[in-house]
Amino acid sequence: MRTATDHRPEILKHAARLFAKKRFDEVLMDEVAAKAGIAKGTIYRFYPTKEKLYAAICFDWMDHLVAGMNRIADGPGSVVERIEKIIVFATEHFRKHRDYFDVLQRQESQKVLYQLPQLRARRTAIRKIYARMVREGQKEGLFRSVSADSSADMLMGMVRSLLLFGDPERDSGAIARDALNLFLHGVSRNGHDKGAHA
Amino acid sequence: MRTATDHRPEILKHAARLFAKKRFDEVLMDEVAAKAGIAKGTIYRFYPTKEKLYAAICFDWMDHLVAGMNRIADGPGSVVERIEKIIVFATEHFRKHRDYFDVLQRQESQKVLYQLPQLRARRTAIRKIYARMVREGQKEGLFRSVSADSSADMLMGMVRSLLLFGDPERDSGAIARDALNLFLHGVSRNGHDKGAHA
Amino acid sequence: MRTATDHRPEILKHAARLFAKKRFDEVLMDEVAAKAGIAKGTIYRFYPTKEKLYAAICFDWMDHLVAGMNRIADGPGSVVERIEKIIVFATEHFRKHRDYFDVLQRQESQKVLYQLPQLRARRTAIRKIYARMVREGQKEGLFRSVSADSSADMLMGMVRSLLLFGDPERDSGAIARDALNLFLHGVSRNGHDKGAHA
Amino acid sequence: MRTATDHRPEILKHAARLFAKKRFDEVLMDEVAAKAGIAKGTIYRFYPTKEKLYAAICFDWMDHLVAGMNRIADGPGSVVERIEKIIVFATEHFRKHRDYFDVLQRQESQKVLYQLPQLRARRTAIRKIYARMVREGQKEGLFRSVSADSSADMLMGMVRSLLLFGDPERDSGAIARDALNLFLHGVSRNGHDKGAHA
DNA sequence: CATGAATGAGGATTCATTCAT
DNA sequence: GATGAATGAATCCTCATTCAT
Repeated sequence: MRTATDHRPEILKHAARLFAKKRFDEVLMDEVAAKAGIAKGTIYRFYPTKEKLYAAICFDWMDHLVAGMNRIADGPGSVVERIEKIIVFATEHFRKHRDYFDVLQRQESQKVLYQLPQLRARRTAIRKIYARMVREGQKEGLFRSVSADSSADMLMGMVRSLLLFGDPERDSGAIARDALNLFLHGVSRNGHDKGAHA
Repeated sequence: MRTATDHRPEILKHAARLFAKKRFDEVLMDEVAAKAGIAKGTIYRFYPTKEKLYAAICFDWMDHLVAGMNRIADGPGSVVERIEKIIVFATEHFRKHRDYFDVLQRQESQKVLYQLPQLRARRTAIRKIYARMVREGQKEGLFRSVSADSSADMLMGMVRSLLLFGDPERDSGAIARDALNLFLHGVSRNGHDKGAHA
Repeated sequence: MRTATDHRPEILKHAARLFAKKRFDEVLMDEVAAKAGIAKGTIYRFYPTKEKLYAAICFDWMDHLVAGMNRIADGPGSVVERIEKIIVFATEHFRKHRDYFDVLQRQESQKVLYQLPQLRARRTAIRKIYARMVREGQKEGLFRSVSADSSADMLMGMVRSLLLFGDPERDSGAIARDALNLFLHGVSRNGHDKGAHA
Repeated sequence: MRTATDHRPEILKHAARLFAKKRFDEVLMDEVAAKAGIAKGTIYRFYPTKEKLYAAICFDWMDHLVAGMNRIADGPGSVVERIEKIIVFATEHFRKHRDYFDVLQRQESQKVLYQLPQLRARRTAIRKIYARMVREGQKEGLFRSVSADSSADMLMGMVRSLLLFGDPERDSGAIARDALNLFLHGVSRNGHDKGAHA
């Protein structure tokens, strides 16, 4: 008997690459198999349907991201330092597995996706990490008393934009600094005495 | 002879609603026709392929958004006021045509979409408007000298996050104020003397 | 719009011909379509699955048979005459739609066929007709008091054998006479005084 | 080296059970292997294809049946007694290996089965035995001069019906008596003076 | 010999698109 | 112009068969 190999990593990697470039229906299982260098049937040993394979791509990536972010959040360093590290980590994770990210993007606004709950759970986990950082900062008196959740969302949005639309060659440290700079201080030249509508 | 009715609006509306909820391949032309209350063949009079129909949904919405934003950017009011108005407008546009937005989302990370250039052009147009506002603010000495493009991207990302993940019942004015507040002043309690890595 | 044609007859006819010759899995929907002179998709307008198409073949034939037999059973003539007419009818029906019969045969011993109840119902209907004839004959004092159901089954079995294994060129009247002759009088030269175990 | 076990009996038994319940294409070699408690590959050592396995099921059973019937036909006892014994034997054989019978049934009306000749040969052998009994009876002056082949066919058909549709709990002796009773004397109350159409 | 992982040909079904009415 | 019946290319998935261990 041939010894059982876990083909999941190859499958996932190549499938992600394909799903990142094309629509779900444009990606053929034949293609995935060919790219992964295995027979079509073998894919089905690990992912019983194309949909399940697609979902696996989404979740794997987020699980890694969440795990890495949590590790940093729980680690040493000041709040600001940890936020920065998290952004650096997210940037590198994003760049290393850009394909997975792209696949995910498409899912985010799918309203009736069956896996929506799982997806949402992971997104919420990410938000929680950011929000927790904000609350720590507030407790330490470093941050203003703004909504932690909203700020967390906005920080995520900022980082996302930089990653998606910013210079792809830019160093992850620089990206983190930019995001952090805006997140901490805003663009306004003067202090907080002047609110948006003051 | 029957009058040649322009069925595009109905088609677009119902197609958007469907494409917002489901994957491209899950949306059937039969369905679109049924929802729009016309025969399948009629859709093909206006949109020669499913892909073209899909593209039309994407572009229509962005064209409106860009036009509206430009109108405000060129209009009266201080820089900050105009930024705020733009966010309010984007929020309302987003909410009024949420379906279109959702359809677009999925496109954003599609690498080999045929319409990618057109899409990118529109995205760039939006960024330009935000970036122009930042530059005006800098010229007026209100904003710090940060990268206008990056800031623009980040502002867009912030707003996007609030819209997607924030309270959907929240007033558009409040949303704009939140975004603007963070964008202008950041979360840091103290001034700019303490940069991320200062 | 093309006017809707009921393609069922052609489909059924050609499908029966194919299913009669080959195993279920050997018959291709492509083939059925080709033989019926229509596109594959058109078959699916009328029969949503291959299984349903197969089932339709089975039922149609039996329904006709049962209806015809019932008509004769309810018609004029002596019991014996009506039994004979029924056999003639069955013979002719069998020969005219031999393909359908062959398809059915294969079903009869399928234990977990989903349509088993429907099939059984039809078989029971046929048995009932024969059994009713036997009972009429008994009431008239023509037949011995044997089990009507068993006799009915046996008569059916006799006819089936003649049709399947007898001379296919033989006149239906002759076949009916043969069956009837054995059914009525048996092969024994002497009377009933000598039972199997007397 | 492992001893070369002859796995044929288990394979055949379990395959028959499965083929009796389901269509050829519904029975999976995986299933057969699982039920037989061996690896899939092992089946292929004994039956090079699924079709061959299927054919083996058919033939084995018939060979046994024919052998048993022949033994009885050549044995002691009066013609009628031997016919009765044959029916008893067939009944018991049928009941003991019902699965094999069911598999066969489906084959009988398959027109282009590759193994058709072998199948037909076995069927013919059975008919010959019955026909020989009839001829013996005629020679002894016990039976009327009816067609031996037809009568044989009809007797087979009668028995088949009783087995398939009669009470499955019924004693094989009782079944044989019923069949024989009808076969010998028919259902008619009076003698042979009154033909079907006399 | 036995195993069961891997293979990949094969086919049912779907659905965008066409076009007769 | 509008319709929806008909088309048939396209693709997911299955499962008999092979063969490395």
